[in-house]
Amino acid sequence: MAQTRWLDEQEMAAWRGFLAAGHLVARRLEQQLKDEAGLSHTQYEILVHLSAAPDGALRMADLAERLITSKSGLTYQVAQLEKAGLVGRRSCTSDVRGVFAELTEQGAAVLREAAPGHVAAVREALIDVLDREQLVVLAEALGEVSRRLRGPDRTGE
Amino acid sequence: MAQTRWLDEQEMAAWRGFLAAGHLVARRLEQQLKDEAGLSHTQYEILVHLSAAPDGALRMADLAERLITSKSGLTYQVAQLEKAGLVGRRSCTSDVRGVFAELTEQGAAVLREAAPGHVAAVREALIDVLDREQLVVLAEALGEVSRRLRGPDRTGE
DNA sequence: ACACCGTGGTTCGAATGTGAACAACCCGAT
DNA sequence: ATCGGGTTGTTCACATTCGAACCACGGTGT
Repeated sequence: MAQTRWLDEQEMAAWRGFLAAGHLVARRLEQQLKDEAGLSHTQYEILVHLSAAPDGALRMADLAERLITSKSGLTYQVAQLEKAGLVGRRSCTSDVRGVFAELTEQGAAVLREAAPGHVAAVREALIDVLDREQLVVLAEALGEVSRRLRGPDRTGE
Repeated sequence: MAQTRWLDEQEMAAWRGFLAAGHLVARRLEQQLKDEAGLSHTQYEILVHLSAAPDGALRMADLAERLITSKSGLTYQVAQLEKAGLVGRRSCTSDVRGVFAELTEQGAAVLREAAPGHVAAVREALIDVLDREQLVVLAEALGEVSRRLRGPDRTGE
């Protein structure tokens, strides 16, 4: 085992900033959505992804991957949204096991209602704080980070 | 209410990257720490902050703010760490209400043990994925984001 | 047709995180 | 001295999250 390469000052600043910003932004948005739309951020994200899907429906597994959450976690949240009437379940015709979650009329309406306030909060907390160059670098950098962490671990290949 | 300014493509990429990277990195580190050190990331962070404090001790409220967590959440985690013998509680002499959490010998040892693996994971997941320029921009950008979100809400003033 | 392995979802138990309500306490103004 | 406001930690009830166990099914090879 090689000697540990500790983080230098800039690296530490980046790491601390990443952690802090993550928590703070998450907290702010959670609060904003709960207050203004009665949704958790996770629930809002589910509605967004369904809304963006071709026919407003996605397979559970597919949706779970996009949300970056566990299957069981998704089952729970979809159940909540179903109780609230914002999402429906439809079984898949080609695969009996498969389940589609689909946006209901009401779900779409709630999303339309909630979106402006959410976008405004995202701008205020993150986007509008950055200038264009920072924005682009951030997108590129974190995009690459995500890409590497997604899917199977190709760490050592 | 002005018309909603939706996110353009770059802004959306930055936002999505931020969200995805946040989840993915958090998940990876959580797993790495649990596997190699038997600690949650929160617990690890508590040890780190205590270790960094002048005398290895911090007031609960102070610690909670640094961790960006709720007071109640901290009470819980410190209790867990106390059960494990990694942290001790000491009441404050100047303020009866005050409680200091302090790193124990064992806590310091566990931290020393866990740190190298954790730093390596942080490098692999985030730091070493970025080049120096990205790193610096990220640190600056997210530092500013954090700074604005910390402290009191001056949203409407 | 049948045995097998991988996949898709759900269920279950355990661990956390949060805000509200509390009780005790510090401090400054009256 | 004491009254009111803000602090400090904790307790509590509740909402989530996650991984492991599980069940049912799809596809493939024989």
